[in-house]
Amino acid sequence: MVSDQTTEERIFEAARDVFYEQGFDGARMQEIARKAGINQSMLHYYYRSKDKLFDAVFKVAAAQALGKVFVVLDADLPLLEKIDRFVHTYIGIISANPHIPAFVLQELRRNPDRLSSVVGATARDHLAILRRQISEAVAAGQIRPVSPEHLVANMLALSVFPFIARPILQTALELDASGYDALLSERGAEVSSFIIKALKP
Amino acid sequence: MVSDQTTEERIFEAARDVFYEQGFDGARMQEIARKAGINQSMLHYYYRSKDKLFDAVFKVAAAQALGKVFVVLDADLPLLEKIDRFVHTYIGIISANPHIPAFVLQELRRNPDRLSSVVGATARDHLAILRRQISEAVAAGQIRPVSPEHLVANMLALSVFPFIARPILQTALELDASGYDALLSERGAEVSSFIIKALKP
DNA sequence: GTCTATAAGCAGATAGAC
DNA sequence: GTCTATCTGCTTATAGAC
Repeated sequence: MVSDQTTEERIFEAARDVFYEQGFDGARMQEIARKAGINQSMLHYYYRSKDKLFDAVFKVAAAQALGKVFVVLDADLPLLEKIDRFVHTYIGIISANPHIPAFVLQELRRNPDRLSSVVGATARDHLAILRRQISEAVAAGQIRPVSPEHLVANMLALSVFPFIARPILQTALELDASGYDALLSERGAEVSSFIIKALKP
Repeated sequence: MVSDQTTEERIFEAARDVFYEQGFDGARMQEIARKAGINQSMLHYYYRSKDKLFDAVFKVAAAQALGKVFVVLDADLPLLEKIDRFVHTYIGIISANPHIPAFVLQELRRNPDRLSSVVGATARDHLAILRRQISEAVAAGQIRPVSPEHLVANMLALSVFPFIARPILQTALELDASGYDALLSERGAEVSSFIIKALKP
């Protein structure tokens, strides 16, 4: 039941919606209060300031955007299966929260200091694992030699970009909303096979 | 000589810098005036309002982001050469103006109505040409069958994303600024060969 | 915990002298 | 064309009653 939510939860969800859509600078506390069905002073009662309310929203968004990524990257799987799994998992997460990537990237551009709260200190390990797996797969004749940095960039680009650039891509491709949704639903299979073909020896 | 610029030009360039970095909502007229070395009332003398000043900046940015794209797409070239040319041209344009993609996408998200001033009514023709070229290349055994929509999405994603996601990618890949610049300079060759390999029959 | 009323500060825009 | 001074409205945040 909807009204089982606490006031604090309703505020958080209203804030999330507004911040996702408008960004920090464009968001108005008044609109958040209206969407939560309360008045503005309640926002300050539960969260002390606009900044603190935003921090709460951003923290969750960043965790969703990046949390499960590393689990897949560290899984004990052959390289090509790992790529397939990664792409499908990541696109699945974004599909459930399509506004997150643009939101996180926009706010990181505004304040790059937030990166520390986003990227853990574990990047080095993940990259090292990937590098080793690439070497092994090359030695086994499964793939051609490839730069791990470019491979990571390519995987993320192909997975994330269609969500970030939806307005312009949907128009350029002359699709309506349902047509673009259909394209997005094909994206996991498309990206996975595209990458794996490009990696053939 | 720098001081040969007219006041209007200096205002425009200061506004461009601030809007690129802060977006419309985050930009402050005061900061634009300060960067232009004048006071705030001059902004209103030359451009009537913040909105109109922003429009001038956005218009130029959108033209740079999308203007030369279609020229390449319409060139009379075989498909694979066209893809190679497109990728190199587009990455070259963005490299010269690396803030444009994030800026344009952010502002389009804020106000999708601006799309009309960005995407001409010519998208249909470009897509039709691409579709025909794909059919021919498939028939000639040069490439495997591929969706033109996904191909366009893939080309743009691989070209643009590393510029948009620079803060997070640079950190995740553990590169410093010059290391990331080096990666970006390799991007044209990397993306072109990646796509062409993925399209092999 | 929730409300109304209001304070305090800032941003965009204008008036008017020079 | 360029400046200083100022207005007006909006936005965040707080005070204080209930």
